[in-house]
Amino acid sequence: MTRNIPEKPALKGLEAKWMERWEIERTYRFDRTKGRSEIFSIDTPPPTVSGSLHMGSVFGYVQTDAHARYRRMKGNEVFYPMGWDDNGLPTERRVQNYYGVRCDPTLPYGPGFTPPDEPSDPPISISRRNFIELCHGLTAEDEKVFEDLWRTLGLSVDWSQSYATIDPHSQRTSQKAFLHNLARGEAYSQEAPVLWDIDFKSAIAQAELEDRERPAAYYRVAFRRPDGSPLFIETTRPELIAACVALVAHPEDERYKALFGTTVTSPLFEVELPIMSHHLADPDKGSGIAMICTWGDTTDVTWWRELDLPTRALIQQTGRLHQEVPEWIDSESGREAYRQIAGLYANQAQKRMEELLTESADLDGQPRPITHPVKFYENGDRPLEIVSSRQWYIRNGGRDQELRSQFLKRGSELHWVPDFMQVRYEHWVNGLTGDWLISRQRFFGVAIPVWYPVGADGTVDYDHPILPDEASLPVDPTSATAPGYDEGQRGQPGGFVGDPDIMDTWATSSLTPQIAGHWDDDPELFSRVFPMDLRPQGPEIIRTWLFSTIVRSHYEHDALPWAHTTINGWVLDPDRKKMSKSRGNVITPHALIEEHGAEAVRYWSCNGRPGTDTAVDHGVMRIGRRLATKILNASRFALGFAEDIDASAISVPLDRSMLAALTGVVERATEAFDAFDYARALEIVERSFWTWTDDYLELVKGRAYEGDGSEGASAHAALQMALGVYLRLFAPFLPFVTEEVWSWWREGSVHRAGWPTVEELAPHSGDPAVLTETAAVLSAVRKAKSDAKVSMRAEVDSVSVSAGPEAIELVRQAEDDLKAAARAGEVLYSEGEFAVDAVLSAS
RNA sequence: GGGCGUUUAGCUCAGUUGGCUAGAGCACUGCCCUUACAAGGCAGGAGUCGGGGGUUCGAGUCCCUCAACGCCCA
Repeated sequence: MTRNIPEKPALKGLEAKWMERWEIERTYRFDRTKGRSEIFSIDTPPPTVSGSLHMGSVFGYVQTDAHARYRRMKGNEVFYPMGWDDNGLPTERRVQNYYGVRCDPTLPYGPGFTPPDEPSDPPISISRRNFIELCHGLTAEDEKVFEDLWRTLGLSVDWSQSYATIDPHSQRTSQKAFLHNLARGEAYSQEAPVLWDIDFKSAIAQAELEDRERPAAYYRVAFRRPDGSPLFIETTRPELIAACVALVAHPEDERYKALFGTTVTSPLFEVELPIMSHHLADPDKGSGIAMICTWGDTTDVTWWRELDLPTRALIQQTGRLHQEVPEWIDSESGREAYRQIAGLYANQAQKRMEELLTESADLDGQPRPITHPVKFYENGDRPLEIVSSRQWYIRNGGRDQELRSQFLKRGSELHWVPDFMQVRYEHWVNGLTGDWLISRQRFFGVAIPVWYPVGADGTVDYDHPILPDEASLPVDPTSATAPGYDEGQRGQPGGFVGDPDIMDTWATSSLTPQIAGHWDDDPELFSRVFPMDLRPQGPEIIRTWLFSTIVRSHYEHDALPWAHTTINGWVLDPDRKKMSKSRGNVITPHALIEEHGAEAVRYWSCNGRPGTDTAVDHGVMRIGRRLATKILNASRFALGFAEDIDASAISVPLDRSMLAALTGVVERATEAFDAFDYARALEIVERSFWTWTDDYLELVKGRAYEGDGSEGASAHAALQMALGVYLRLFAPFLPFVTEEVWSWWREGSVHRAGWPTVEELAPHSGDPAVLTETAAVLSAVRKAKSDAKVSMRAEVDSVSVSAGPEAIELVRQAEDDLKAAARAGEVLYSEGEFAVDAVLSAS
């Protein structure tokens, strides 16, 4: 091939040029005719498109891309699709804020609705269907922005394989898997206490919780024993006294042992309550005896369940106390007391209760302020309440020790990089306290695909759901008619109702291997890519995405979803602080790419060790850019002499020595990549490359320019062979610049060229020490010139080398090149400790 | 309160099973327009490896302990 080397090679424009060419030439298109053993499949994280683009994603995705590129060059057909996680609450919130709208499912569809240009305030109420249309529209725009970023970064994704978790295929996959779970008894619905966000009006799963320290106060309240004597409890939630079902103390607590089995009556409401014992009651907390309500916190739920107590739910899904006086309050004075707090929000009821208890003299002293952890939805603003509600669950081992140990075993079968991340998985699985709650009372998501029969008396029979035919998926039971019924029977006695809920986003994204691999509609493809080889992801979603994906795969395929998982580190700001909007220290990928170029951002990403938190570092990015420039310039030199020369021309010991060193580099870089350590591979290659340009290129320069016959040909052939290897070694990290240089003198894409091997270099390799010894002498001569403050081009009369006999023999083999590079008239040798003395010519 | 990780040069980080005088880049200092590269090159100075204790012929590396920082969970 004729070489086409630019006079002044530059980085400018390379990224845009190759981004486009790769798409046109389908460089990264997946070839599905390849067999399973040839395929390397990657279950790529589908980013949440309703969130903003952040450096954490860039960091992790580039690291994965480097590995994908390595595998592709190694000869694997890489299955590398990209998905978008767009269903669920984050999108709803974004649509609400972006347009100033809110969904009111009772409104009829407005066909001509267009959202306002500016967010409306107050929000406009729109129908569910209009709301969902807006969600689809906005996510489509967001996905475009994400795709542009990934392309700019040079991710070698096959864009023809993309999916979105809200698209019909994902919905079908999600509903089908759910129906399978249901048929096997792995999914079930149950009326139970759930953590409930009163603002979002939805149940919240354990994985979405976080604790926040909040101020509160202990109220010391008197309950009355049958003889009228007071028994004091301390509570932070006096508004729940009306929901009290028992008092509880530790079984070994001498103060209360005698009272177990007796009763008390509650203040104001005069409800008779048993005193019980349970080991979770903390003798050191408050007065050592606590009231159990349904339900003030998760411990209440445990006590309620384990002590088999009645349900006296007080707080409704709106966050307000029941309007009607509960039937368990018998006395007229008790009923009157309840009317004082009926219909109030919990915090209002608390204030009123303080007044009422003070009036009745049941409050002992002043409330004692404390701060304590309170459970919040991670995206919520008000504390969660616990309400009774019917929800769907998937069994995850949280209530079943045998199942839990199966999931722990799955975790240990998975190969973790870095390995210590496995501990986080184990802690999460061991800490589960209940099954996985998958239903959400929201709108933009995958519908729970069931209907329920309505009895002649109008009651809904939740225990016998009506299921759709799989061929009809995806279905929305709120608009589709239940099989065997007419739409007119919806909500009628003897008819049916559709389940109004949707699934949590993780209930769908836990199926990304099945979605991307087309489990549902392309079993042949699925058999070639599943179980996948690699799951790369961030550390914060081990408990959600990683775990739930293992759960679904375990149930559906009795297998791990992937063989390996790589967990990337966290990205910190330049001061090693976590980036967050509230701190105002967020650095966007676009700004960095604009400033340093995509290749430099890739270089920085690949410098972050697997699983290691890494600070945004402009200095490292500048080095990446400099490296890319260096590759262009060194390539121009290495290719500047002749057309392709056969490798058999490589005969000079220095050339063979350089190739021997390169053999070791190939070996070690390959080992590092096989261990998923892209950072180590980059370090090895980069170190070697700088030595190559600093030492070998300087030593060989004279012979390359002047050398005639076989010696010159050896230099030219060695240079191009080494360059061909370096370009391929750098290709996973710096895909643009390596592709550019490759195009100067080679056909096809460097990214489809074979990964360099020891075998291709070995026949042309000699003794690596020739180069290292000669380079050491050259370096000493440079130092002499530097000390003498003369140009590196200054002439040297003679160079005296003192060294061991073996080293002298090695340097002699490269003496002509050394003389040329050092501009030395002669080289003199003597045996002894290593020392170099250069006698500079008098100028 | 528990778990995991980190702590090595002024800064950002390597240092793989314990083994030559602890490395790199940035920054700093000095020199050099050299036909690949001056947005470059060459050379140089700089570290009690977080503190303390222990194992060992030998510890940045293994063990114990303390501390600081980060993350996850309670």
